[in-house]
Amino acid sequence: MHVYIEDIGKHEGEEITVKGWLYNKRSSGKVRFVLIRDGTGIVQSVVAKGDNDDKTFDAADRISQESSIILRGTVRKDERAPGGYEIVATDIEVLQLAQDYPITPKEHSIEYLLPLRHLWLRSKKQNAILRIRHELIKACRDFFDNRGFINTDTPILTPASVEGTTTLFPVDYYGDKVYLAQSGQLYNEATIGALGKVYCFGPTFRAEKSKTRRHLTEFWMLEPEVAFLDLDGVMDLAEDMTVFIVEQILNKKMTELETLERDITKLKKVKKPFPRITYKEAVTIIQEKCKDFKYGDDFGAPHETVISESHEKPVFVHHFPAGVKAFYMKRDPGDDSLSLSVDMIGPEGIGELMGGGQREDDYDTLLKRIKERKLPEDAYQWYLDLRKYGTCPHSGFGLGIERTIAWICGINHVRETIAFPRMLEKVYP
RNA sequence: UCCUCGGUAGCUCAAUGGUAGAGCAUCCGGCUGUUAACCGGAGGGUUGCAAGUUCGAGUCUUGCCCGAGGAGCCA
Repeated sequence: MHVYIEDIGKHEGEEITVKGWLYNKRSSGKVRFVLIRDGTGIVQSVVAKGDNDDKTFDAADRISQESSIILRGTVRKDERAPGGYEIVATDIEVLQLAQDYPITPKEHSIEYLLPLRHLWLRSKKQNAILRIRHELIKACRDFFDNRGFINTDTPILTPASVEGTTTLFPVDYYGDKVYLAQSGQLYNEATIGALGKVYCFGPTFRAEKSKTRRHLTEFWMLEPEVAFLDLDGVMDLAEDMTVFIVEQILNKKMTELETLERDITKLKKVKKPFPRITYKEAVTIIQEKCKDFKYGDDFGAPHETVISESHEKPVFVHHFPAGVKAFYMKRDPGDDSLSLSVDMIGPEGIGELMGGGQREDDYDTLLKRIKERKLPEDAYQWYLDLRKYGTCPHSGFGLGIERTIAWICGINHVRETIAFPRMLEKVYP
C-alpha cells in the first residue's frame, strides 16, 4: 500500500510502499541508512546486508542524492530514527539514478541557489516556507469567507494605473498598450457597489527598480474592500485578520515553524489590540533616532524599522499627510492636510505589511484630485461614476502576502516566500 | 540610478607581493545503528575578464563584467 511519509506513524508494523526521492544516505559497515523524502516528510529506511537479497542492498548502495525510488518495507518504531519511525526495507526500485545533484546537504550561497530555484524548492526549509504560504493564504480566504465577503477577482490587464505614477509593465493588446495590474483596489470599489463586501487576491506587478529584501516585481496581494466602513473600521478588520492568520499558522504549522527555527514566542504576542498611533506621533518616535526626519516626509525603510522595533505587535500608523498618499484617499474632515490612511508596520523590523484607508467618496472632490495630479480623466470615468450613483463611505486595504509570509516565517528576504520569485532583471527559472 | 562589499576546485571558504590549500561533493577502500556519520586514499584550478606596476601578482593600480547588501519608490 502506498503511504505518504507524513502518515507513516499510523502504519506501525505494516508492510508499506513509499515513493519519493533520496534525501541523503549514511552507512556503517554492512548497514545502509537511506533517507527518503516524498514532499510530505522525510523517513529513514534501513537496509542490512544479508537481511534481503543482494539486489536490495546493492540498490541502497548505488542510489545517489535525489534519485527517484519506490521503496517497500515494514514500518518500525525506533527512537534512533529521525522522526521516531523507520522502514525496514525489503525492496528498492530505482526509477532514475540522479547524477551529481548540484545542491548538497550543506550551506550554499544565494547566488548559487537562485538560478537553481527549481531544485532548491526540494530542500527542507523551502518546503516548510511553501507549506506555510499555502496555509496562510487559506487562512486569509477563510477569514473573509467566514465574514461573508465575496471573492471577486479583478483584472490583470488594465487600461491605466491606479496612481498613474508608479512604473508599470506594458503589454501589447491587439496593437494598444495596456498594463499589468498593480492593484485591484479600484475595481474592488466597483464590486462593493454590487456585493457590499469583497476581496480580491491575485498577482500584482510593479516595474520599479527596487532591489531590496522587501521587493518583488511580481507579488501577491490580498485586498478587501467594504462599503459603509470607515478608517477605524478598516483598522479593526486588519487587526482581526492578522490575529486570525497568525493563530491559524501557530495551530497548524508548528512542524514547519520548527524547521525554520522560528521564535514562536514572538508570534504568540500577536493579540488584540494593536497599537494605533497617528503619523504625527510616529514622527516624534522617529525623530528620537533619526534627527534629519521632518514632519511631512514619507517613511523610508529605516523609519519603518524604528516604528517596527518600538512595539512587539504590528503597529497601525494612521492620518498620513495627504501629499504622501494616493489621490483616492479621503481627507480628514477636521484637517484637510491629512488623509484617512493607514499603514500596518509589522514587528521585528519587517516593515510595512499593509496599506489602506478610507476612500474619497465625493464626486467633485475626487475629480479635483484627479486633475491636481494630472491623471487621465477619461480613464477614470467609470471610477467617478461610482461617486455619482449612490456613493457611500468605504474603506479597504492591501496586504502584501510575501512580506507577511517573510514575517511569520522569520526569514529576511521575500524571494524565499514564493516558488519562483521575479526580481529586478531576474526571471529565471 | 546611487552607495558599500564581494568574485580562488562542482560547492563553502583559506592563502605577509615569493611552489594555490582545506572541508564538503565525486571516485576507490574500511566499518552491522548511522544522525550534515566516521576513518584512509585518489582525481579535480586560465584565481570573473582585459591591461598595467614588479625579478615575481590570487594579493597592488586602472577599466570592464557579474553578484550580494542597502538607498530611493512601494505592499
